[in-house]
Amino acid sequence: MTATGRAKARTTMVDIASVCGVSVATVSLALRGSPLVNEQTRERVERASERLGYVRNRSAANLRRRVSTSVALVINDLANPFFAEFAAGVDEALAAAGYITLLGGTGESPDRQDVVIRSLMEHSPAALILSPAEGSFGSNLHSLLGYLLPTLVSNREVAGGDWDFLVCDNRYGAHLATRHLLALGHERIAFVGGHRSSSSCRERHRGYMDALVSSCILPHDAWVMECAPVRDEAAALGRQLPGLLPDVTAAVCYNDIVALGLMQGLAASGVQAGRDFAVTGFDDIDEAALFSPPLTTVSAGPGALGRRAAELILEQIEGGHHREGERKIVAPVELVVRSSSCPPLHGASTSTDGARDTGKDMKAP
Amino acid sequence: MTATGRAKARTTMVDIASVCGVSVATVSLALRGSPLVNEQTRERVERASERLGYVRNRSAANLRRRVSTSVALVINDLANPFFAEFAAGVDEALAAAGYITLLGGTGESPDRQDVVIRSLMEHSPAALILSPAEGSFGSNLHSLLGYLLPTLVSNREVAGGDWDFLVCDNRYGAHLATRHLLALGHERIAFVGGHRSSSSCRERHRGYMDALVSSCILPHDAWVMECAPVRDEAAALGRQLPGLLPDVTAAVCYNDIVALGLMQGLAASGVQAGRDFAVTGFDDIDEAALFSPPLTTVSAGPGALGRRAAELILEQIEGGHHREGERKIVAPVELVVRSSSCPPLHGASTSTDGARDTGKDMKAP
DNA sequence: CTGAAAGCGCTTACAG
DNA sequence: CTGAAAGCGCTTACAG
Repeated sequence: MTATGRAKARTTMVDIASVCGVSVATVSLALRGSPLVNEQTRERVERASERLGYVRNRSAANLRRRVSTSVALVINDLANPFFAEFAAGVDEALAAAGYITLLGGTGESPDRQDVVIRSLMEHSPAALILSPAEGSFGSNLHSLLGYLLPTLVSNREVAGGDWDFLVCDNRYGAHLATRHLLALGHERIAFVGGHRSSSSCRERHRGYMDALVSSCILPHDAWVMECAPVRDEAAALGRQLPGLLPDVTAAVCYNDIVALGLMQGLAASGVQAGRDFAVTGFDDIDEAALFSPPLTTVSAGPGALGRRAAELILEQIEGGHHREGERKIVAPVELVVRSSSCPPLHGASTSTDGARDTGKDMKAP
Repeated sequence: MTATGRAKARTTMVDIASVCGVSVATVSLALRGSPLVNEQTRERVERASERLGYVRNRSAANLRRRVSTSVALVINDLANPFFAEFAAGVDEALAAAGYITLLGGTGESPDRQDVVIRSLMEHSPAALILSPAEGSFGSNLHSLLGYLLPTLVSNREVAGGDWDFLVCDNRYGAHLATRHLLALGHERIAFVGGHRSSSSCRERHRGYMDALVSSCILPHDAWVMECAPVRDEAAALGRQLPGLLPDVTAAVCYNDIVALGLMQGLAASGVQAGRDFAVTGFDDIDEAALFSPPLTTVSAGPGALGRRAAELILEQIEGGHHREGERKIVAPVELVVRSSSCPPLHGASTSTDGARDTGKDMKAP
């Protein structure tokens, strides 16, 4: 843990001032385009600045002005396409607003998250966007963050946290997916993957229940199969599923990773998703469209979600960060229909409540 | 383009000093654990610091010390899993060395890249790691960067650039992939995807040629099919390939994205990769293992490559950045054999020069 | 229109 | 062992 990046001697305003025979105050004013300074002086200064390859030192400027032009972005798992696209969206929107992104990856470790946040805080970000590591605790984070820093938690809830929280509409999304399967004639539908301890999983499970109940189907307890949202575990469930639940014909999965893993596992048991079995995902990661069969899924769009997160935090920064207590911002989701992963139940009607399958990907609200 | 993140009044050393009845100089010394300061004074200062929730202001400290503890990381496409994993690797290694990552995504646009680099430079990074947007020009970048900033270009060469350059061993990697197919009995092997304008593509193509020639196979010009390294275009080639090159039985692809797209396209033409046709990729993105069939590919490991990039740049920072002219650092690659995408040619021997297929993923040097 | 001075939060010789 | 002072590069009232 050393860090001694020695900065080279850069051109400063003093250099420009001495070259132009003016004061640094004038240089500063000229470079910001202040109307106070004489047109010709400004031009002289600008040319000298250009010629000397001057780069403004924002740290010094921000220190003096007592402002910050950076936002800390802490991401639990950058190798996961969902979070990577989310981060790209955040960065894009921040850059457009003139802010810079201070990145911190935590690799899903709450301990590393503490270290990373502590380190980022020392660089005086104007705000923090946190996609928390699994197992993060609010009390712990509070002691790091204090109440001064505008903070937005995204994607996952933090137990015991009271920060603004951005999530996509998990309940409604799962509802959409389940209704889609119901419309295809399926009635025995499993809910696969995720853990009860995860808030997003609970919400999605509720959406699934909502849809079944409103179709007068009594959900069977055994239809819910928990597992960590990683491929291998989902694949393991896929291998077991045909044996355990032979009459189930479809599955609403916690997310795309689980759905993809499940389909692999099913295949290993001789059940071909998209022909013998219907599967839906959640997130619409790039792999969802690419997989064979392409996966019908639910999404707010990770990139769009990231941009939204940045907008929310920018509002809070510009607005002076009045805490009015925790807010929950729900981003709308849509069903992304790729018929291949969801065959209709044999002999059933294929009407899918309005979502026609054009053979290409299509989105239904 | 506004950025006015107003910093809240944070605790400073002045606050601690006044609480403890000592000078700020003493507080500074105490907090850095200087042996000069009295044990009890140090403890008092530390307790006060803790109690007041003090967070060191690195910008101020770095300004005074004339050092930087950040590194700029400019990435052409964060939504692409390869670059996302690369970025995660960079961030991880930088964090371990006490540096922070200033992230800038360019979305593959040289114009945005200019803006992003300019913005990052103002935050005084100790160095720059650049995975350049396609179409970047050295001359252009030089005018932004000057010669002061330690810079490492990674993944793709910049035309007219003379910075240190990190790449995986493209030529040898393609050689490995091609030899693998040859060993499976294939002789008519296409090279699919990428553009001649890309240095990595040219290198991989050379490795492919090397292998063919050393097996005394005369490569046919028509076997080389160019396309942008995106799924759709590769899929389009896949649809055409069986018609255009009916006797070709295998393809070495520019990268995984191309390979996956190609396999989709082939499937649309009734050719099933892994049964009727053999395909190899390059990069080993996560999707490669997940795809059906799992893809045999070549990789230096995007995460490992990122960590290596960070190490190289850290050396340069700590070492005082003596430019000894451009260096090219070649990261070793290995063949990742997943038999499913590469069936042996009908009736051929299945010996794959030493790489046994255990049914699970395995790596051959 | 321009300059001298103070100050952002910190660190570092230099006295004591 | 501790403090007063100077200074990193910039901006901002305040005089002139």
